[in-house]
Amino acid sequence: MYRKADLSPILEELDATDGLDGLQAVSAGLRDALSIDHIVYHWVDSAGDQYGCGTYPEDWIQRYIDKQYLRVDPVIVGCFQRFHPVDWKAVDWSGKAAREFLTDALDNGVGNQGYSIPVRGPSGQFALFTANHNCSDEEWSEFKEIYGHDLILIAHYFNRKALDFEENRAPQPVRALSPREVDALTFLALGYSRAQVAHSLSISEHTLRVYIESARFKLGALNTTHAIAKALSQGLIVM
Amino acid sequence: MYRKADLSPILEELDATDGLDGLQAVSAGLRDALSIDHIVYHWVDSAGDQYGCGTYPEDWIQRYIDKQYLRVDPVIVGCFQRFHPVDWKAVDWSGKAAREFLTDALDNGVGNQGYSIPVRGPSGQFALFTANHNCSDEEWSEFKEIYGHDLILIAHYFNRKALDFEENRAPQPVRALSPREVDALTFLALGYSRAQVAHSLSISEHTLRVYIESARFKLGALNTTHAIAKALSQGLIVM
DNA sequence: ATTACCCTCGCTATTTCTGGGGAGTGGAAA
DNA sequence: TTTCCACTCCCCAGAAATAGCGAGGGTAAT
Repeated sequence: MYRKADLSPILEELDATDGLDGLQAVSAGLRDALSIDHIVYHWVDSAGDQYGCGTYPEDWIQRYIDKQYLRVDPVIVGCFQRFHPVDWKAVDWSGKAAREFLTDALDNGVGNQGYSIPVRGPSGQFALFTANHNCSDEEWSEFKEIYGHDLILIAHYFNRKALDFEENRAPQPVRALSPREVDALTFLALGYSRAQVAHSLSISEHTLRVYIESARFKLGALNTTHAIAKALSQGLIVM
Repeated sequence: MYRKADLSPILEELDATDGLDGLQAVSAGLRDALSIDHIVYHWVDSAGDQYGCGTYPEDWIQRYIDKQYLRVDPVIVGCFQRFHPVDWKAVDWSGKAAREFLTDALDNGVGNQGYSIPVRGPSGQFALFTANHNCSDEEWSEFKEIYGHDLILIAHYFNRKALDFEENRAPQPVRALSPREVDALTFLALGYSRAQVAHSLSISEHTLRVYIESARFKLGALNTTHAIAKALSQGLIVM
């Protein structure tokens, strides 16, 4: 039924492109090459800002943002817990909000079938590359069978380009945490009290406090919990 | 100079395999197919436990663990901040510990050239798929040119298999957080004080405390900071 | 209809954290 | 050589979080 399209020109275009506008153009080309309804790349950074590119109707994108669907969308929620590609049929659509979201999406030009490839970035970014189409389950299986590998590769390219863009957009002025600061925050993240951390690091609690404060300052955090949350979501510490 | 090998049997084998032992076997097959020295898959979970598979000598693996090279290895450190493939030449080898590590690695059968593809998992896992070889820069560039795409795809398969293994190994008994608990932890992670969070959620501070406590309990956390760190690194809340 | 979980509110005492000071050493970079 | 930064130690007062108790209404599933 399907015949596999040659995607190498798309890959080359993707290689040569730059910025979100370029990715937008590639999305459209890819959609046409694959003969499906939509290709969407959606990106959420650690600050909760989202942007992306793709072929969804403007109306729907605006609606998605306005209604804060990010917090509802079961594809986002589901993918956030995984790291392999997810078919939309496989995510949890139970729950009132999710079903309402689905209805709204279908009413706004989104196809009923979807295949999303998630990626997590080093600073808490989260991106989703999605192929979307309106068709039967059988057709969709066939599509995935044929293009599954290519989609993974293309998603990878999108991520790379988007990250380059992100790095240019917001060059991180974060000064790295010192080793002791990392130690301190790490132990705190593990649930130790200041007294326990100080003991574990064999330093006085006062000294420990200096580290915590300086880490808080460097991270621009309002309090210790905030500092740890920031450090964690930016990959500066690991639990 | 190189001629591209047909990797489809490897992909099929990879598809059919199961568990770490299977991946180990595939690694060896892949190494042979690619005519390079080593293929290694290395996995670190949120608890800091590491395991993996590949063709590195046993001695070196043991040494890596014993000497806690995980915290020193510039490839790990570098990849942790990125999300696209990284050539070993591109990571930061300045610093005494890093140089000593390199010397030790080369002495233990590790090739001088490497290409590593990082992936972050939903629960703070971090995995690295690495191709390693001993050759000149020119040869290595050629290798990457030819097999770069395939490596990305294969890395993806490894990740998928490893995650399946991980999920079987440690089935998550976590009960989901309730919406209010998510709200509470999210605001706390953003640095708000309890009073501010209570006000933002339009509930009394006492009620808020109940949420925090029950979230703490569900997450098996020692204190609020711990709960937030766990929730964040398990992807239960987003900043 | 019972069970279970979610949401909401209350009190008190104790422990812990935060913010404001100041001071000295050593190492690495400019 | 100077300058910056990481690392270490100290005091105190006020603010915030924690532990322990208890209570009632709503909704959804069994």
